Order: sequence, then structure tokens, then C-alpha cells
Amino acid sequence: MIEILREIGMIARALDSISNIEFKEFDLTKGQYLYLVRICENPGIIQEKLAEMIKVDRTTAARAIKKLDMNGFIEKKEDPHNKKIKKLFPTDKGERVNPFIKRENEYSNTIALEGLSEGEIENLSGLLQRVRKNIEVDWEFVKKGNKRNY
Amino acid sequence: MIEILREIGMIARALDSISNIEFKEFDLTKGQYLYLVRICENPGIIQEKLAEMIKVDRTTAARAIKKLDMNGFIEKKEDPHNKKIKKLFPTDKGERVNPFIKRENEYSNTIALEGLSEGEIENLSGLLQRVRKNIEVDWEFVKKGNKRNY
DNA sequence: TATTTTTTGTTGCAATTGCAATAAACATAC
DNA sequence: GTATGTTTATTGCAATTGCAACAAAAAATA
Repeated sequence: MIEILREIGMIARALDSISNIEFKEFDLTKGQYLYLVRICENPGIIQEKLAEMIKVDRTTAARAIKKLDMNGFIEKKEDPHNKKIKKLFPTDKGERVNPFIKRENEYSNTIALEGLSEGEIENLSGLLQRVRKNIEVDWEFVKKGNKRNY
Repeated sequence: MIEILREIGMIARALDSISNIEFKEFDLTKGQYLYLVRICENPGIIQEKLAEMIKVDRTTAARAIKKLDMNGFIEKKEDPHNKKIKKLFPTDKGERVNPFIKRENEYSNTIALEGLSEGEIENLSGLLQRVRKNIEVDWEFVKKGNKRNY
């Protein structure tokens, strides 16, 4: 059986580790860059959706976002039509840091794909999307307390 | 620019999250399964190499392994020729749990690859290995305190 | 309309995580 | 053979992480 889980785990941990080290320069602590870029790209998104998007626990997202708020990278705005939700927006400070995150991510992406042809990259990207869609079904299933049968 | 970092991050977090939830049944806490399977496959491996293999911080590996030892899943043995290193071996208890970890991982792998043809799977696997080799160079570089230039 | 269920958010723990700093054993160089 | 550097392991912090448990608003159902 061909195994892809380990390769994916290794790549993800290595990339995350690199990013976390490099973003300390901007006073972003572990994992925060994940949330900030997505809030910049999806202004007004709520915390619950962000957690689903990133695939982290809801409470982990809650605390990361709280800290981004306290440190002035983002702000939470109440919705006039829905008292339950808090929409997330980048502040000026957040918008200023965002390009550096994007540049770092693009650089890591370039390094990761070194030696791959344009066709191979497109192929890899498409396959990964399919894998992600497959696995997110189970993730939500298990996260909700259900038990997989195997 | 085609982006693969996010897909890989999402897949890795989802898979890790699922595994951590499922392995609580065996009293394995967060991340420990990563170390145990590899010690079973590479009996006698030392902690430093294991950290490199998994791509986590040396001190994180040290503590995960310490706990696996304390909980009786593995044991550390001194080397008669080298007083510095401690070789890692699974205990009987560790060997008994290992098949369950492998079965879970195989199941997740199957789910992840659902809908992909044999050829696509081989292709994906090969591409991921190349990506991993690319990125581990930078990981070791940055981990050692060097600064990437971009 | 009233009741129940789902969505969204928070906080209390108890654990993992990882950067610094330390120490000891080994390896290399002179 | 000593000095210097590298490998390997550990511990002190300070932070993130995530399961439980809770609360309140909204949506769905009866």
C-alpha cells in the first residue's frame, strides 16, 4: 500500500516550523499567521468558519484570534442583524504585516516545488485538493464525536 | 502562482486531529503515535534522528519519548560503545498497540486516496517525496538558526 | 407561539510545544 | 594529547493546544 500520510505530515510540520520561526520577527506567535492571512482575504469571516477552513479546534481558533485582536492585528465587529456572531477584520497593522506573510509563503511554495514542471505542479495541486476534500469529511465526522468504523 | 502549502496544511491538521482523537482509546496522548510507530519500525533509533525524521523540535521529541517511556510503551537502552546516546526500543505493550496505529493510519490513507486511480496515487506519492526533500533542506537550515534570503 | 436543536462564542484545566540554556560525551584539528 | 567543535540529551519557562463544560442567540420543528 502506497503511503502518503507521512510525507504530508513531514512537509506540513517542516513548513509550519519554518514559518513560525520567520514570523517571530513580526511579533506573530505560533500559528497566528494562518488566521491573519485568511482574515485579510475574507474580511468579515467569523471565527467558526475560520476554524473549519484551517482545520483546527474551535477553541484553539478562538484563542489565536483573541490574541491577534489583543495585539492589534485584527478587530472583531458585531453584526447588527445577528448578535451571536463577531465578524473579523484586519486592522491597518494587520494589513501591513500581511504582505510579508504572503511573500514568505510564496517563497516556501517556490522552494517546495523546485524541480517540478508546470504540468507536475498543476497535477499535484489537483490531486491534493481531492485528497483534502476526502479527508475533511472524516475530520468533521470525528470532530463531532462520531466513531469511524474500520 | 499555484499554491500547495495550504492544502498540505489542511490535510495534515485534519489527519493528525483524527488520529489524536482515535488514539486516546489506547492512552496515547497528542502526537505520541508518530514516535511509537517509527520506533517499532526502527528499533534502536536514537531520539535525535527520530526528531529529524518526524520533523519536530528536538526538545519536543525528547518529552514525547520520555512520556512513552514512563507509560511503558518504549524503553531506552544505553549503548556500551557510546555513553552519549540512548537507543529506543518498543516494549511488549508498545508492540501490542502498534498494529492498531498502523490499521488506523492505513484506513485514513485509504479514505484520503478515495477516487484516485492507482496511477494517480503513485504519481502523487512520487511528487510528495520530491516536495519533502526540497523543503527539509530549508527546515534544517532555518532550524540551525540560519536566515533564508527572499 | 412554544419547544427543541443547532450555531457561535467563551473559559477552566491539563497537557503538549518549542526557544534558551545547560551539560556531558564524542569527534576533529592542531 | 590537549583544545575546540559537534552531537546528544535534559530542564526551565512561557506559550499554544484542545477536550469539557458552559452560555446565549438563532434556527428549526412541533
